[in-house]
Amino acid sequence: MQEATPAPRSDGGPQAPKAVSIFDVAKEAGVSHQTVSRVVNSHPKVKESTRTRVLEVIAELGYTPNRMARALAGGAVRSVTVLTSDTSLYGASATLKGIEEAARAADFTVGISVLDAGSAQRPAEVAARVSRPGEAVLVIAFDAPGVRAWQALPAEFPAAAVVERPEDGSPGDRPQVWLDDRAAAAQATRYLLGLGHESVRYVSIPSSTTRIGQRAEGWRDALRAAGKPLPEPLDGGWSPRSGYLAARSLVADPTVTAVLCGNDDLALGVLRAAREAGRDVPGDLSVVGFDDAPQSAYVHPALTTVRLDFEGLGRGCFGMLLRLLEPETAPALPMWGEPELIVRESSGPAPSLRART
Amino acid sequence: MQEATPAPRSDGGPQAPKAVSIFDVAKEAGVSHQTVSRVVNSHPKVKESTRTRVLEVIAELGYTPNRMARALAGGAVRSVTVLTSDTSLYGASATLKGIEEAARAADFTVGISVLDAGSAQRPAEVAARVSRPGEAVLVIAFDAPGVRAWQALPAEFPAAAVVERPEDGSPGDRPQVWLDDRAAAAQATRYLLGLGHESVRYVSIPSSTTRIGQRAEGWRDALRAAGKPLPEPLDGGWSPRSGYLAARSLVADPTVTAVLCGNDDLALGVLRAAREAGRDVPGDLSVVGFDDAPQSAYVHPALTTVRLDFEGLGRGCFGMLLRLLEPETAPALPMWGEPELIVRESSGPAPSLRART
DNA sequence: GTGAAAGCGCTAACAC
DNA sequence: GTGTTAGCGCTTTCAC
Repeated sequence: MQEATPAPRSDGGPQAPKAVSIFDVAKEAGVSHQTVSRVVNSHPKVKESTRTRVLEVIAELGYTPNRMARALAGGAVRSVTVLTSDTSLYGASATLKGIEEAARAADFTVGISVLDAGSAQRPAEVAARVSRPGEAVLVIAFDAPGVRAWQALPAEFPAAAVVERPEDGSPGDRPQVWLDDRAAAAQATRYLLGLGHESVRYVSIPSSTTRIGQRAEGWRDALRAAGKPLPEPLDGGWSPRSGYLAARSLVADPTVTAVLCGNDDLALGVLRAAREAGRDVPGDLSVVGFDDAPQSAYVHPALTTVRLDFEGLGRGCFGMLLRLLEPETAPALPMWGEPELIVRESSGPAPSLRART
Repeated sequence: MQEATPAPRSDGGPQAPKAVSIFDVAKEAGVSHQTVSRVVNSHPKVKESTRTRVLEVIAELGYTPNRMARALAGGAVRSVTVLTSDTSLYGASATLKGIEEAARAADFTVGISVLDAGSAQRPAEVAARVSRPGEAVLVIAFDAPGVRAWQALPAEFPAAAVVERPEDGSPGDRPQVWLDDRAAAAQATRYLLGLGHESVRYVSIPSSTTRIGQRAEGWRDALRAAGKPLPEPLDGGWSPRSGYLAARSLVADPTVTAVLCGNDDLALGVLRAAREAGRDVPGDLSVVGFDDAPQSAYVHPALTTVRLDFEGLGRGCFGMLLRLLEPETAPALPMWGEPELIVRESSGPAPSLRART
C-alpha cells in the first residue's frame, strides 16, 4: 500500500514502467472499473463513501486517465489543435499565449500546427493536421493562409477562429472573434489629422482577404471623413526589413509628414528609413504603429501605436469553442479589451504648425 | 466506388460523419485489415501488387489512420509535447518554430504546454501536462521553470531538451542540445575590451540554474583573462522594462562605458535608460545585446548583438528525439549555426580613445 | 447505485 | 506474403 509509484526500472533497457490503469484503481478500491470511470467523470449517481474511497486510491496510486483510450472509446477529448501562421509575429504569439492559458485552465491539451503560404488549402490537408477526426480546432486567421485554412476546415470539426474581420457568413455559423481594427485605424488617423497633418500615408501589412485589410479601411474612412484625397497604401509585408524597404521612397517625399503602419515591426523599418533620409521624427515626420509590442515603448523614438489585446482575444476565442463544446457547463465568455491609442514619442504636430509656433 | 468522401451530413445535428477506418479500406481492397496496416506502416513483406492496390483504395477513400487507436495499440505515437516558458520571448518562440518545423516534416503532431514560475516542479505535475504516458516530450529549458520541469520529468518519457548548458549528468543520459553562450559572451566582451573600454558591465537575464548564467560566465572569463576586476552583474529580468529599470543606476555612472546585455530586449531598456541619462550611444557608451531578434537591426541605434540560431537548435533538438525514438530510420542530425557577433551601431571605441583621436 | 459486456481503431504476436 | 486472434484503456450501453 505504500508502493505509491511503481519502482523505477532497475534493468538497463528503456522499459517504460507500465502506467497505472483504471483497473488497478478498481482492484485496489474494491469496486469495478466502471465505478472508477464514473467517479473520474463525476457522474452524479455514485455513493459518497464510494466516491471518496476511489478518490483516495486514485491519489495514492497517482492514476491519470489515458487520453488516447478515452478518446477512442468516444469520451470527451478535451484537446484543441490551433492552426496558425508564423508564431514569431507578436500578434500570433500573443494570441496563442491567451489560447494556451485558457485551454490549460479548462484542462485542455493544446496542439499547434504552423501554416505556410501554400499549405492547408484543401479540406483534406487541413484535416490531416488535426490528431483525430472530430477534434476541436482553433484557427488564428490574421493572414491569408489562416483564412484559407479556416474556410477549408471540414464541417465535422468543432471550431472557432480569430479573424481580421468576420466574413459574411462564409464558414457556416462558426464562432469567430475579432478586434475592431478598422475603428482603431480610423482613430489613429484622426489623431494624426488632428495634429495638423495635411494627409496620412499608410504602409500596410498583407491583408488576410482579397480585399484591402481592415486597418487600411479604417485609415481610408478617416481620410474620407476629413475630405482628404485617398493615396494608395504601400505594401509593407510583416517584418521590419520589408517595412524599411517599402518606406524608402515614401520618406524621400517631403510632403509626407505622417505615416500609419500596419504593425510595430513595419514602423521600426519606417523609422529607420526616415532617419537615413534625414527626416526627424517626430519633428519632421510622425510615425504610428499598430499592436503595441512589448518593445515598442522602449525603442527610440518610443512608438505611438494602437494597443491590441491579443491575449484577451485568444482567451475569448477558446471560450467560444468551449461554449460550443460544452454548452451546459461552459463559464461566461471572458471579455477582451478594446483597441487603444497609445501616444508616445514618434508622433507630433505637423511641421507646418511647428514652424508657426 | 465513386463515393470517395462520405456525403456531407444532411440532417441538422452536429453529427460527425463516421471516419473511414482500416476495415473499410480492407473490405474495399479485398484484403485483411492487417495487410492494410502493413502497407500503411510500410512493412517490407507485402507483395507489390497488393501494396499498390491498397494504396489506391486508401487514396480513393481518403483514409487517415487514427492516431489515438494507433497509440493505444502500442504503435508509434508520432507526437511530441513541448514544455516551454513564455512563448512571447524571442528565444523560446524561435526554438519552438524550429521544433514545429522539424516535427511536421517527420509527420509528428506537436503539443505545447506553457510553464510558469511555480508549475511543474514535481514529476506528477509534469506528467500531467503530457497527453499520455510514454509520449515523447521536448523541453525548452532556458530558464528555471524549464530546467525544473526537465529534471522532474519521469523516466518513462522519451525526451530531449534545449538547455542553457548541459547539467553534469543530472537527468540520466537524456539527449540535450545547447548553444555555446559562454564562448559567445566571452567573444562579445573581448570585442568590447578590444575597443579600448576599461571594463565591461553585464546586465543579466535570470539564470536557469542556481549558479550564475552561462552568458555571465563568459563575460567573466573574458574579463578575467584580460586581468580586469570582476564587477557584480546586474539582475535585469527578461523584458525591456525590467532592463530599463535595472540599468538606470548603471548608466548614471560615467566610468561605465560598455554594457553587455543578456538579451536584446534588455539592451533596448538599457539604451533608453542611457538616453535619459544623457549618455550618447555609441560615443559615450557601448551597448551589446544577445540573440539578434528580428527587430534589433532596425532599432536606433541598431544593436550590436550575438546572433543565435534558435530555429536550428529547435530542429536539432527534435532530431535528437527522433534518433532516440527511431534509431534505425532517423535521418542524420541537422546541424545548427554557431553564435556569431554582429557588429552594428550601438558599440564603438571607448570615449577615452575617441578623445585622443 | 453498481457491475458486466461490448467495442472504439489499431498493432502485436502468432498462425498458415 | 497474408489472415487470425488478442488485447491497448477507456466509455458506452444495458442489466441488476
